[in-house]
Amino acid sequence: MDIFLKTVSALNDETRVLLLRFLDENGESCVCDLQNALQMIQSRLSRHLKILKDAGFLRVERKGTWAYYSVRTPLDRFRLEALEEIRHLEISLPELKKENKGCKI
Amino acid sequence: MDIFLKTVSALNDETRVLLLRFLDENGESCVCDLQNALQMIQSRLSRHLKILKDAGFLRVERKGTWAYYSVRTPLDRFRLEALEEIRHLEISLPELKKENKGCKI
DNA sequence: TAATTATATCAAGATATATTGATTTATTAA
DNA sequence: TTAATAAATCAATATATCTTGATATAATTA
Repeated sequence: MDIFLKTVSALNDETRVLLLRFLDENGESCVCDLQNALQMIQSRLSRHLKILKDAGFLRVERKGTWAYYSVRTPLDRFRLEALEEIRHLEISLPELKKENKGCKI
Repeated sequence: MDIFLKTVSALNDETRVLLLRFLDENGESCVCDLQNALQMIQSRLSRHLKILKDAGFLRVERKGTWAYYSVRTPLDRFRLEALEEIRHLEISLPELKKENKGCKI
């Protein structure tokens, strides 16, 4: 029950749905790329990324000071269905400016 | 997005997961049966049943003063997957005392 | 070593959601 | 028509979650 609620609770926020969609479409991204692309302040992103990671949706890989987040694979059945649902949502996502181009904020 | 969040938000509560599981296992039940079986006060049940209904998980049929709630069929793919997930949770559910036997509280 | 950069965490306030008891509405029974 | 029952809604309080800005941590660069 706890794991199910943690999974569902992670999905229950527009910011996190947006993050999942963005990372699913654009692949591995570091926090500052996400800051630029999604125009969110860092503490907010960091919080939501942690929630998604703890709920089993994302993985992180650290390279130096950077933290690269991406959708975890393989996802189990329910999480995958949720992602599939998110893939079909009508969301206008901003373009990605990747590879740390926009860091040093 | 709004519909997805409404669906997910409905799942994001232990009481409602319990209600879904109970109604899935025991079939159509009136509110006062649920009161007896789950030992919850009426306003609490009424609230959560409405949320589940509005999120597309339940249907209601009124018969006189009674309101019979049951899992809506057919469920769409994502809601069905959620229900499937709930079916596999380890939950200890109380026995059902059905058919208004326990009403007139 | 000191400064800089990226990220994580903390603290305070704002917003949302859940619980309870009281009230309202609607239907049935006396 | 009055009383009783079932269910929905409301009001107050409690609890949880989100946002922001400030601070802490850790790795890199000067």
